[in-house]
Amino acid sequence: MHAHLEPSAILADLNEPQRQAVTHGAGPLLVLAGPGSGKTRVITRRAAYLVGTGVPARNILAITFTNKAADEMKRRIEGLGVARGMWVHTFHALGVRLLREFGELVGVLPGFSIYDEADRLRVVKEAMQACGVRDVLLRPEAVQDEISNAKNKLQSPAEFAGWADTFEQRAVARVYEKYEELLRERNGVDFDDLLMRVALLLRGHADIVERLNIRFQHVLVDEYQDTNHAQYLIARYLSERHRNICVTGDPDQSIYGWRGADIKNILEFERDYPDAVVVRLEQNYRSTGMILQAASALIANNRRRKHKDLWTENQPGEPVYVWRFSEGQDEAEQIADTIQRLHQGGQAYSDVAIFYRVNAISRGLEESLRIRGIPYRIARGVEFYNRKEIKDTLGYLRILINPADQVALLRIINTPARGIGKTTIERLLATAERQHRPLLEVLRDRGVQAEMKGAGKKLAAFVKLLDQIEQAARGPVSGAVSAVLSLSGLEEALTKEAEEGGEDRLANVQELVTAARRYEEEVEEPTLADFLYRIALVSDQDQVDEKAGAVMLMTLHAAKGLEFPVVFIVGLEQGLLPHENALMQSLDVEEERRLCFVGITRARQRLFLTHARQRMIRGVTLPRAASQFLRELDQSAARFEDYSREPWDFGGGRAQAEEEQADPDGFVALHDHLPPEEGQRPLRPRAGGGSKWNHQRRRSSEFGDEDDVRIINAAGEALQDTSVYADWKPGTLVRHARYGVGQIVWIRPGSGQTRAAIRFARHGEKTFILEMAPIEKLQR
DNA sequence: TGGAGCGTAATTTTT
DNA sequence: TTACGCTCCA
Repeated sequence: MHAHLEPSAILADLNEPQRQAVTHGAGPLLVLAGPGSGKTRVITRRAAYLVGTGVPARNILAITFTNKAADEMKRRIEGLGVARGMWVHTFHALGVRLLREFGELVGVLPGFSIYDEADRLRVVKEAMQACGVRDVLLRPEAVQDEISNAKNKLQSPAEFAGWADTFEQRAVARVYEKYEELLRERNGVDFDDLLMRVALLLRGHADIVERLNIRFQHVLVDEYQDTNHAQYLIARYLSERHRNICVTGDPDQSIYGWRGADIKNILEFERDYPDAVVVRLEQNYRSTGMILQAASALIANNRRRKHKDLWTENQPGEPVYVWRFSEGQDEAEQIADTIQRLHQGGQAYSDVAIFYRVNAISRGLEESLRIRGIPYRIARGVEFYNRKEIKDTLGYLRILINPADQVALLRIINTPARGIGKTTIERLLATAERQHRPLLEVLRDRGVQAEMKGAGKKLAAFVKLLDQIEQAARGPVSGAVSAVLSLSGLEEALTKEAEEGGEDRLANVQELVTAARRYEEEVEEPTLADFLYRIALVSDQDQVDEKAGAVMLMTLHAAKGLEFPVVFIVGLEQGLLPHENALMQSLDVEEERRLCFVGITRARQRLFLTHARQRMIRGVTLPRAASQFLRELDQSAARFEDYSREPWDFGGGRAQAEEEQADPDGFVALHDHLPPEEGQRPLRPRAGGGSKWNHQRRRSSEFGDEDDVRIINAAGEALQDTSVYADWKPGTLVRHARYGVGQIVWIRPGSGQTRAAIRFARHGEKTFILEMAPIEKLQR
């Protein structure tokens, strides 16, 4: 039936499976796309192809996870000559759109505010307080996680309460109920609501599902491996009738399980849709043979996956470099040196990326890069919108759209300082609570103002200010932002601050005005509400700008979907990657492995995996073992090089040669010889260079690597006898203020810092510094 | 009322 | 290390 289609640009240069996916007609389609296999190309071509076969663009819905991916897809589809009008959204943006249309059916009123992570935590704390749940008992963050998980599963507070069997869970259930009540009062939704409410809407309203099914004849979902239950349901409902659902993804790149993403969704797609056509994209166009080989070998260690045979016609290229260092600083220095050398050899800075598991690692790297004058950028876009001054400004705007938004109101009521203090605010809150009226209404109440004497005058002035802003904000969005800045006094306060030589936070808020202008130009019908929604949905990943002319630093999570000619992954150490929290449950190690796999497969030509034998994190230096993932790589695709100094001969330990031979990880100790770099100077050896650390004697308590542990323990036992922890031994029962009763797994004394690992029934094993942690020994 | 300074506590990834 | 919350002081 597509005979009239010319083999146009749409089908040009596609390989066979790609072609098959693009030209698939009606019915469910699963595209299992390995890294670098041209997945985005397939999706965009498929969308264009569908339009070519007569499907109106506006009847196609494409769903992505990040705004960046959505924008990219739009751009490319338009580049293929397809008219605008296709629905290309993130799940969350789609949620906003549908809730603005149908939200009232699920208790979301027009003008609703989106509560971000920080806002929502405030509300959780408030709910905990209202329920009398003390935050020393249950961390607000943990409660928030539980609520989030419940929402992902569409569990209402009542349903959650039904499940709860422990004391803590019942407490969470109460908080959850209160939390929902507070959000409802304020007409606020959190990120999870954007999905959950839509899923509930679709579940409860067959007529709406029907309407939307007519609207969306084809549904395409990208990164399907990252969908959670709510997203799964949304995709399902939206394609219920026509069953034209095309999902693309890769189980091996599922890295958001901790946030509720369910890898089962993609693994069991064929069970959900028995007639699904499955296409595997296994040819990799991105990486060298060696890199791909290492990645394949690593991921083969996972059980929960769908087998794929990744292959490439690319050159084998250089081996994957695995570098070992004595400590984190060395690692950072050598990486910076290497980047500098690569740059001198003609490699653009923007060709290089450094990935790490946790943000905390970036500091040392930044330092080393800065010293050398190497430009770098950190992918942390949310940061901008999370700045205090930005959130303050947005607070004023949020109130305009949603007068019930109490979080925003409390934020701005005394920012900048206008003499409305804690006591006044507390009285207002009490009144609002007692009379069941919105805070803003109470604030506007002349009677209330009169009661408050001096403070009341200030309240009246504040109310007047809000009215003025409202007047001024009737015009264009950027005008509204400027009006807030000038009228509220924020501008004045920030100017003063800037003049006094502080951080230039004025520039940041001015940037917000620029962002508003840009928004006005981009969108056909700009509105303040829509502008705020967009800002609320900005994420880290959206801010990754590969063309910035700078080395990119980012977490492994943020790296998904990107590619770079040169990639460094740092901190490949047990406890860091895989992360220690994941090591507690063996299933999570698979996700850590996938995370590593994602990082590795971002590299096109050169890949460096590094680890240090000890690393300082949060001011504490700890010994670190090499990551198990380094052992799981295809060893023939890797080259192990040891740059660490004086390999562990302290106190007349083993000879160096012995150490080399005994090295279980197969590292080559580097003394004078260095890794080959085509046409370039070899690396400078750090070892013989009289580095500043060479002569520094480390305290033995900082070590703990295998054999060294014995030495420390011997020293430790002597120390232990006299310490308060003398009778704390493995097996001893203790109580932690938060985690409850646990049992000591191991205990290791040090100078003023006794470390111990304690296993808890419900929280797994955790390591503490006993002197610092709220831990007591159980009597008897 | 507001700010500074202190002590304390804990530490992942973020649409 | 750092961030937050609390108290105390101006």
